[in-house]
Amino acid sequence: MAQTDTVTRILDTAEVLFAERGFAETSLRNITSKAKVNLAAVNYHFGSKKALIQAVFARYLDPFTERFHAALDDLEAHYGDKPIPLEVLLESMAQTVLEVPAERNSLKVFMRLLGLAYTQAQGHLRRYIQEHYGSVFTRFVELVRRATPDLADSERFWRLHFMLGTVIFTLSGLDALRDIAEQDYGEHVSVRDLIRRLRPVVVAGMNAPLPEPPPMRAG
Amino acid sequence: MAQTDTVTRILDTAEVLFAERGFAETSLRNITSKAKVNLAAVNYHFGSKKALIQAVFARYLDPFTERFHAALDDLEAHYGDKPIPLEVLLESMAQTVLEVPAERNSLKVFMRLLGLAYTQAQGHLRRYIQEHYGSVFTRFVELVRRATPDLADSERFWRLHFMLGTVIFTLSGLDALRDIAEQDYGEHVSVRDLIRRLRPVVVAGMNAPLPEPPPMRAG
DNA sequence: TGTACATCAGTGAACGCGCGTTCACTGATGTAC
DNA sequence: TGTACATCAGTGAACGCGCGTTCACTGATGTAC
Repeated sequence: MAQTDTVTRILDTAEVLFAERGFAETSLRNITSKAKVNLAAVNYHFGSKKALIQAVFARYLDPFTERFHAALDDLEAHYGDKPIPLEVLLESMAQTVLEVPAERNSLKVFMRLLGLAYTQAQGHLRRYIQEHYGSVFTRFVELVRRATPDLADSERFWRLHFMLGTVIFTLSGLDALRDIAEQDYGEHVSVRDLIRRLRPVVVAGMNAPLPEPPPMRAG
Repeated sequence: MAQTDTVTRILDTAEVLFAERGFAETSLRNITSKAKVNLAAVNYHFGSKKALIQAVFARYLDPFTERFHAALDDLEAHYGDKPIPLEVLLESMAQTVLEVPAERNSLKVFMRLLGLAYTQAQGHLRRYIQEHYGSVFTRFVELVRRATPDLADSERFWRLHFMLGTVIFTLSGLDALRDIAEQDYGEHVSVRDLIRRLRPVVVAGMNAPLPEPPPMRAG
């Protein structure tokens, strides 16, 4: 069995199991037995379970950041000094998210992984993602800043995270919600359907009226 | 040591540790040593770790559902046959959420737990919550239906979950986000601040324009 | 009032189990001379 | 072309560890007569 084969089998199996059950609930024995490779192969090729988790993310995030940077380059070239409209920025991000895993046929897995990265402890993972992929997020935020000049910096910060919450939460809990929706409304929704439904909600959320100011505090 | 004392110490400690690290990452030994009770006491009083997790949720959700039902009773009495406006319904829910743990001084913990319930596998917990607290959610959804007659049922379903995602995701990941916000904008936000900021975003999201219809499929 | 018994919160030690990791080893392939 | 050696993917078995749970036991309190 060639190296690439074993490494790929481990990654393919690990991402599915991690997405289904989370990191702590997936053992190396689960992974290696399903992938039909030797238990010791994970530590041989990756060094540790933590490093395997990071490698699973890198396989999605490396192409994602590359393409997203390229898409933003295109937009900046096209708009020159004018601010890129918010809708265009969001659309570009959505397209990139849809594009990347399309090759791997597992957008659902990608979204679940992003959700897990946010919600499961795994401090090492948060640090890894911040370190390797923080810059593309910073670039995106700066472009959003220019697209929404009327929002205070802190208000924009929070709204971006509100919307991130909407998207990651929805797409990462997709299976359970989809089951209910299908049962109650007889509608089968695809990820593309959901992104279509998310778009106006996210735009409206970002452009919502400003909150009323906080009540004065005595003293 | 009286029974109530031991049981309470276990619950108090467990909810904090679960909220900090998740369920799988918190062992009974972590809980009992920090609570200064005997390891076997958890199984003696609760029967199993799963039952302990459910008991932790029940201690929040029982008073929450009771108060929320009462609040909805009041609104229905006040509005009679007229639909209750969406803003009023959301405000009522927010107030109830703020009220319940106020007694326990741990809104943050409550939110983290809700987030974990959604995102960590724990099928038994999802079933337990659905079974014990599904009816108050159903009642709320029906009232939202009457407040938003222009939304198709399935569109409303999805938007409610989008907004649920926003709220739970934000409030359950609060600590990390708050650190960043404080560092970058020198602003310390309280949970009440965040709810104030969330309100217009959630309302705008629910009232967003309808999505463009899905593209026609060939064939 | 005194005694025998039942109840029950709490304890200390051990159980078997699955975990991530390690290690000595194999065997195929490539490289130097 | 042939031989000796290095490299490296992969293996099988074991390591120590922390886990949830169990069990025989203690000791305080309540109850029946």
